[in-house]
Amino acid sequence: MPTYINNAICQNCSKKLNIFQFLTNEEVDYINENRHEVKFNPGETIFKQGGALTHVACLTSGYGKVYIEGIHKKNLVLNILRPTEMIGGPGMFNDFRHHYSVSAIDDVIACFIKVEAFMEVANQNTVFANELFKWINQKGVRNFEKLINLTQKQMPGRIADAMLYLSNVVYENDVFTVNISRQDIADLAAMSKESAIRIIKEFKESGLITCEGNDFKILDKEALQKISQTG
Amino acid sequence: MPTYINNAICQNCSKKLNIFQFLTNEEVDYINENRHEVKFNPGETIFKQGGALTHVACLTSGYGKVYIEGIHKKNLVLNILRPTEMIGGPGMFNDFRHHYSVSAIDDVIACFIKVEAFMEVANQNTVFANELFKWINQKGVRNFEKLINLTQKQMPGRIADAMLYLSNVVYENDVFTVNISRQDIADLAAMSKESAIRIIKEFKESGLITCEGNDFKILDKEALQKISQTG
DNA sequence: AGATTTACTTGATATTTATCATTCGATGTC
DNA sequence: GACATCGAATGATAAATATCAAGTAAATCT
Repeated sequence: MPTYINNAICQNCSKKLNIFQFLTNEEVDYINENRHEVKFNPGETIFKQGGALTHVACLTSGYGKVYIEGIHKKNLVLNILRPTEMIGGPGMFNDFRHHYSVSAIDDVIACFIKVEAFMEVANQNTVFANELFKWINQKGVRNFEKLINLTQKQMPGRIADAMLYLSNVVYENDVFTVNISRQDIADLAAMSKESAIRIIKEFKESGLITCEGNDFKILDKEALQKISQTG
Repeated sequence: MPTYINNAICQNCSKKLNIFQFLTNEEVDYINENRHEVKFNPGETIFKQGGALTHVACLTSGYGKVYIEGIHKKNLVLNILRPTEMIGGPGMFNDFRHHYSVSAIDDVIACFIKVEAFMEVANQNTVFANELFKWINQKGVRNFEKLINLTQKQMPGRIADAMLYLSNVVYENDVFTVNISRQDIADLAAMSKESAIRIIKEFKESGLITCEGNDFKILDKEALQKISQTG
């Protein structure tokens, strides 16, 4: 089975990824020349924390999991990726190593761009550079929020955040079927798997959500938002 | 008493702040024209979370406290600033608002640079832009570490981190007198003031540190590092 | 179909951490 | 000197959370 394919062109892709819309045609061509696609099976590692950052990647198909490998084999899930999202990381322009791991949740096709080409374009196109600054800083704001959410909220608030994140951002629907495990949800909310299951059960019993296996339904989003804000 | 002074020139300052060493003389002059200094009294607010990000600042004298104002009036201290450190924040190139507050710990002189001028220089000087990318991403890596340290370590590990941070980074000495309160140390380690005091007491009784009021001394750095790593 | 693995769930328990109330000690004020 | 104030420290208690152990259900393999 071939894992190396190349059936897409950047001109199509650039319409989806908003950061690339600021490139000239020549620059898009240049990116296209320094790019390749790879297919991943579920569970396979796309980026490995500590490894060399040689490429930036975009998910063109499937879901990915971005997580920090922490202490005592515990992971912290930073976010769940969907098409068409870019994966960069704070190693770029810096130590050129990955500071988180990314793995495929289901069948994934990812498009890899050589980091040298990416940076070259950023250096010659000011508008693109500014959008890149913006993108990086938006991630920074998210991480500040994550820092507060995970250190100052207790478990119900953190699970409410996870439910709202999955519903609003990842699956974009009040009814969704997760393709991640309970452990992943726990790692997203920085708690033990058992605690996550228990809080989900509480939410179910309070009529905030329904949950049968991997099928979730948000019944009372306002209440969840209130729990999220209260902590 | 005048709070507005202007007795320094960027040419001197730029030698200290490594990110500015990549500017041309003309660019340093341009920054100098778009810059002013302000004196702050202890406790005064330098940047206010939520406020407009109109300037980037550099501490030229005194200590500052960078903190996120979180939930239920709880703060999370991100770091303690010393001269000569720059304060930017993820609002730049983004929504141009401050995402943390900064206050003066003791008498502070801060140098403010108009953010438009700062960005203009970043847009015309690629080397400077790349250093700025690097600086922002280094902050990003720190925040990842903070995320792991605060969510996966328990209190002794977090206090060990705080002690090592104060000793190695802030006061750069194994013997140091803090100018921050116990509440600040607690906010640095994301726990209650009482818990922070208790762990410090334990460290004292175990012979890892001495602590009389605000005077600290690191006695066994290796043991602290071990506690920090173990969590 | 039976066996085996794996993820999920639940209950009991122990540990970690926060909260509340109080005291202590230093500092400053009248 | 008496008195208020503020940060620090301590003890008692309650709440939050993790761990451990066991059981269930679903999926996979032979």
